[in-house]
Amino acid sequence: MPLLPPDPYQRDCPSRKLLDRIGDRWTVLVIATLEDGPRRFSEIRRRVDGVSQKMLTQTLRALERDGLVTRTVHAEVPPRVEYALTPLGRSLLDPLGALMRWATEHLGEVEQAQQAYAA
Amino acid sequence: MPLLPPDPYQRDCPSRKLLDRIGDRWTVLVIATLEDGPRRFSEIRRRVDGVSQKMLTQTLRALERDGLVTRTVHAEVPPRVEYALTPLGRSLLDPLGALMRWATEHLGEVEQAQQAYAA
DNA sequence: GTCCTTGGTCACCTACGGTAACTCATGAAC
DNA sequence: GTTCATGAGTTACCGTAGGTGACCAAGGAC
Repeated sequence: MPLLPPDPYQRDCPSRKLLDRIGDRWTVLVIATLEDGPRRFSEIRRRVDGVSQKMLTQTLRALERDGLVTRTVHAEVPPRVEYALTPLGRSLLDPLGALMRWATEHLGEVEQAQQAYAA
Repeated sequence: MPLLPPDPYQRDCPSRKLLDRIGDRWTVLVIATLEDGPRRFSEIRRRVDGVSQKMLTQTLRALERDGLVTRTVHAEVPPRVEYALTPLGRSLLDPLGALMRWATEHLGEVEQAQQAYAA
């Protein structure tokens, strides 16, 4: 039981760091990609257009470290590595899905606002 | 009517950019701060611990440009500037709130996973 | 022997974000 | 009448996060 409740507004609160990480540009898309089941490294890379190997590796390592994703190496050549969501990772799908849905649904309004602002 | 549906997985899709922006570290906290009504610049700055003037200005400008926030300057000295959510901005509160709630609720599990990973 | 594959690391370099100083206009203090 | 304080910024500088491209290992195909 923490003395203080987690408060994302505070700079050094762990919940702030966690929020930063799940709000991360690549994290959102990677987790969404794993929604329908395990995926290989290169599958994720192809799906998430524009992510570099470096950042994908880094993102997946961080997700693994945080217990959101499992990493399974199959001892073959060429190597095959599969990533899958843990139950904890799955629990993020709803909030992240809502965010992605908001983005696609309100895209038009935002673009209108941008044009209005430019004038 | 767009020829293709917005697809955040594609690098150059506007929905991707929008998703990047609303997933932004400061954007999330700033919008949440405005939940209960208009706030002055320095109020937001105090509430969102750790944000620099530069980034707060930048974030608020972007939110204004995207039609999520209104900016009202009162012609006084010293100046008073108030920021408030637009209806479009309000519609983001639910998804973002869900995200922040997830972060605070699952913080413990993530920390456990991190300790397990370290070993 | 050469080449292709997959997942990943390493060196380099640009661009984003933080820090701190300065601005602008006014009213109050002395 | 000269200093100071105030709120909302802007600007110069600087370190680091993130992108780019080369390279690596191990085996199979040719």
